[in-house]
Amino acid sequence: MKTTIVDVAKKAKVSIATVSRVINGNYPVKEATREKVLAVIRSLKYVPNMQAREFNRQKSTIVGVVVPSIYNMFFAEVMNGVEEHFTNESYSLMLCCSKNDSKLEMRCINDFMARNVSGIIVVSPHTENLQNTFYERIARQIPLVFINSYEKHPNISYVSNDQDAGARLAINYLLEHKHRDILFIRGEHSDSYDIKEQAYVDIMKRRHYFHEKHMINIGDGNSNETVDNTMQKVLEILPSSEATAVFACNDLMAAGVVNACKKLNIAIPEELSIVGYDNIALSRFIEPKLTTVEQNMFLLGSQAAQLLLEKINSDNQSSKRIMLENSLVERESVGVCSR
Amino acid sequence: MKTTIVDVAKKAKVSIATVSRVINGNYPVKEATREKVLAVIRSLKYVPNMQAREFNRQKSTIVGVVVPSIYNMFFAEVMNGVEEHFTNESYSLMLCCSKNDSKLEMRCINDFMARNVSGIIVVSPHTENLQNTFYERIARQIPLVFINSYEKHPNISYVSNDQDAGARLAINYLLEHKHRDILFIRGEHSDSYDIKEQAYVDIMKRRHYFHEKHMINIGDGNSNETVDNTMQKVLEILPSSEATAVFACNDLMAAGVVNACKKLNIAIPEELSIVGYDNIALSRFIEPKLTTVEQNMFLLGSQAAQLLLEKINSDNQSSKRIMLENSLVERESVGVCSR
DNA sequence: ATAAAAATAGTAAACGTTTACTATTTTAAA
DNA sequence: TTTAAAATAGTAAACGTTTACTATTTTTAT
Repeated sequence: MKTTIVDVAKKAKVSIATVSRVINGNYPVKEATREKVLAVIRSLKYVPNMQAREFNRQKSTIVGVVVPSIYNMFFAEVMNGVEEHFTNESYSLMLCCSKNDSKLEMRCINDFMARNVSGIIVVSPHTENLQNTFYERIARQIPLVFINSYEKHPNISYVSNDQDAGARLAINYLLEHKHRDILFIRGEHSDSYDIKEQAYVDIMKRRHYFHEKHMINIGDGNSNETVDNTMQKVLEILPSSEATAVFACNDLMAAGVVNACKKLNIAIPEELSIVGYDNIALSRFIEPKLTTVEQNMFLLGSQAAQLLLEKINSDNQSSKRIMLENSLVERESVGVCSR
Repeated sequence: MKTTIVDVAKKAKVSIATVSRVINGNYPVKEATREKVLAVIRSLKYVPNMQAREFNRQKSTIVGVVVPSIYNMFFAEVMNGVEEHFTNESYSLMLCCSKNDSKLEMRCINDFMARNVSGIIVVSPHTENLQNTFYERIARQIPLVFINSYEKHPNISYVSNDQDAGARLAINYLLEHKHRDILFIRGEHSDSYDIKEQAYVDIMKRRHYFHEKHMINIGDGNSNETVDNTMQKVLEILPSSEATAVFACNDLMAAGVVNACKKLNIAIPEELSIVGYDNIALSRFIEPKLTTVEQNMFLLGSQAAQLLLEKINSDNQSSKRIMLENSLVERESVGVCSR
């Protein structure tokens, strides 16, 4: 059997309380005793049982993170930011992938709750779970912060990039390049898509450039198929479309559009301009290099981690919001409209 | 306070043992009682406390996964495979990123141990930790499986792609294209690099093509800098090198070489041929499209998960090895040597 | 109707810690 | 010295489950 605190206490001829105090250092112990205990701990290679410890303390040093997909590099970069912070603070990360499925997302969260995690970060929560009080109930019980979802629930903290501004940046850029017929490509079940769509519709309607048929939804599905799904969809639509530009809600979709163009022998940007969103590493490798809206993914993650940490360490559970600026990175996929 | 099994027992006027039995269904309970208890559970919104439960059972339904980096899509794809399996089996995944740091890797593992995880998967374990008995000690205590590390410890299970064969595939392919001066590019602290290097050295020496100066090590460092680090290094070396081809140990490094070539105005594959390793999604987007050794990353992950699951569910702790075949995917980055 | 067997339910210990409370030892003050 | 105060150590309860063991009830066989 594994050595426990009892074994240590016995061998050191002290009470288990004393051993516990030596380990935790939260109560004075005479130096001589301390050293004796420490020696026994070393000799027995004793390691405190985290499970027992956290069970007793009625909390855990685990932080739960839910992402819709592990496949889109966007989430990896965000995780990178989250990770850094918590490893330093000696929390462990529990990662759960919702695959864009609201039920699975709830399951993850409930699982985290049952485990008494100290806090939860949800990246791009599923719209269905945002529409009811599910997350409000969670937020009342435990520190919770959203990444890239905002305004749905006033009392839930978030850090988000300003997706409305970002979308406008992209669309206006296309407009400045004289494009009028701009395809809008989105997926399912994410706030991010809704916000961008709203911005798109708003701008286009205001200028009377809006056409229902320009709105393309590639549906959901595992995001490791995003590129191909988008390509398929675009392959159907593009030949009969008078669009001269595309705004894709993320770079993976933009990549799909690029691939479709290559199949159809459509020149980018001469015949079709494309702007993406996220600026994942991939976008620099796409040929032509993708013009895209950059969001600082690492910062998104690390700010969220910091926010959560603050919440965990204080009892003031008022909600905080952090909105990150984003910028357009101009590369090669946009040209002036030739029509 | 949260409702506990005691609250349920009280309200249902039964003992906590009965409630426990209803929850676990591992002992007969009269239907009427069962329903009464279930009703109370629902009315109280009782959720069993996982911490208490797993603490009592002296195990957890957590599986720990260590990866060197979350940034290289290779690991994301592997995780995808791992993930699928465990979510179905209702295990939770604890993810830890070692950043190629042996100390950090040990810390992760020890943390997992203290948490009584049911098993551990280590993707590309750090060579330093492989050189001593650290992992053997772990494997004796808990189900452990390596991904992409093999032969170091005969009694540790692994699933790996055949990196020796893979490397030979790549190098021989280059040789068939008449290349003699082949740069070998690797990073630090991974078995995978060592194995590939060995294959490279073996083949090249046998043919008397071997030159020490063709061996390039880009050092370690966070792998989100792999591309740029490689580019820097290659930028220094390439101008004064007579190499006509490059074998890079992974696609990220290959991407770095491609970027360097673009800066130096070296045509691929006319002036320099490149073959990578992994076949991550990125490699299809690199221009020219990268010729690379494909390993089935998803399978790597899911097989490892399956192996671990078997180990967890049986007491036979004998080690199993699974070696996955890989193949060369020919794209556009290799041409016949013109010199 | 009774005894034995089977089915169901309850009691209490155990899992490995932390910590409030109490007891003892040491130090300081008188 | 003696006594009070401070420092240190010990005792035992608590955290929320599971489960071996025991007790009770129900069923079956006679």
